[in-house]
Amino acid sequence: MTGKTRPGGRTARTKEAVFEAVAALIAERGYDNIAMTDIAERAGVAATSLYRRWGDVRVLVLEVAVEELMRERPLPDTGSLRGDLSAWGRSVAAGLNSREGSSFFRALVATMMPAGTDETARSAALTPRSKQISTMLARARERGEKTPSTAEVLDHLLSPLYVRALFGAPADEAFAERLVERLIAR
Amino acid sequence: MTGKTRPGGRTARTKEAVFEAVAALIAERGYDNIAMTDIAERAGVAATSLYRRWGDVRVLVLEVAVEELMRERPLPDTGSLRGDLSAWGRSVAAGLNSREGSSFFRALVATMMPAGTDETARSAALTPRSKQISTMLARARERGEKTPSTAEVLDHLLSPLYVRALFGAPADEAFAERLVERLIAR
DNA sequence: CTACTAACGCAAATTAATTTGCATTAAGGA
DNA sequence: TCCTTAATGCAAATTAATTTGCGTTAGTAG
Repeated sequence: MTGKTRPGGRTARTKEAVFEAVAALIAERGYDNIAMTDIAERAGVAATSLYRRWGDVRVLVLEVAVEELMRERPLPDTGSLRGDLSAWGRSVAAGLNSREGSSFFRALVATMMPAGTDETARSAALTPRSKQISTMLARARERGEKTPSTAEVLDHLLSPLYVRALFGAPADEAFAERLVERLIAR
Repeated sequence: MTGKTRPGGRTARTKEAVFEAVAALIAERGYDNIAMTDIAERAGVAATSLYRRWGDVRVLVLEVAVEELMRERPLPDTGSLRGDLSAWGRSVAAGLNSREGSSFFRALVATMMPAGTDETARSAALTPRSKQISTMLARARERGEKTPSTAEVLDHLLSPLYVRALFGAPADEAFAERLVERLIAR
């Protein structure tokens, strides 16, 4: 009755072409001005395949945004918490300030369910960042450094970067540095 | 050639009906699952009128979200900065944690242009909040109190509330209180 | 190498959004 | 009170997205 999936060859190639097409279209025109037919054309696949596999353009766009934003990147390991958080904060700021990164981020934010509905997906969206922070803090404690909590780093380093990036206030790497100084100095 | 607009009677009634319809639909199903035809039906107007007046559902939704979020509300005036910021923070938190407020906020975020494009509209979106904060801080200085800067309140009170509300982390009124304590104590 | 069938493609059909043409209503100035 | 016309409505036409039916390709197990 129930067959096996076939993740080899063509399925993987189709997904790669589709994800590249979505990423390119998001960068060009923002995330909310894209139709399945646009993606199909750019990717060179049949729109039917997209509808059958993802069902809805928002599902597809969200999947691509999550993958782009949460892609594993090597964590900084500079020998001090200040150095680690500074490097990390600068890379987050740089990512958010690109047109593509900004659009992915807003796609993520926009596509999530509103408050009062399923919290699981919404909470999960920050999990990768929380884990990165926890890893850096654990290393610092191993070096004997006094650390803020993961929540404090989320609230007072990541959140200001995110909100400034969303609303157009300057959120450059110097700003990330100042946030780290303020956080470490407590 | 160019006639005058006629903002009286019917035009105003239509706008009110439309805005109520949009607000209700956003609260029910999130902002990105609404069509002009849905709004027209709920408001009891012709879809033609919506297309002629607003052109595009995202323009309309954004206009409603901005009006709802930025509606003038009386600022707290409790006699101390701690009291003012606590009351203000709590009301921001409460607003963001309602299904409607959350959806309006995400409509605002989602509809803005990405980084690298026109910054004016994006920067303007935080202006009302900045003004509220500046007013409270000015009152505090008049009382002889030492105050943080407007930017510090934006970054370390509003931003954590916004990001937690977006991503489903607990951002209740107690959390707002703790942020204020941390801000004031520096 | 063969058989089964998941994944994909094509074309047509269906659904829905959007636009257009023309008519009606009502705001506002003379 | 009358006239002009902005704003709105209705119905049809157009455009575009989405779904359906059926065929083809290719992944995978035996």
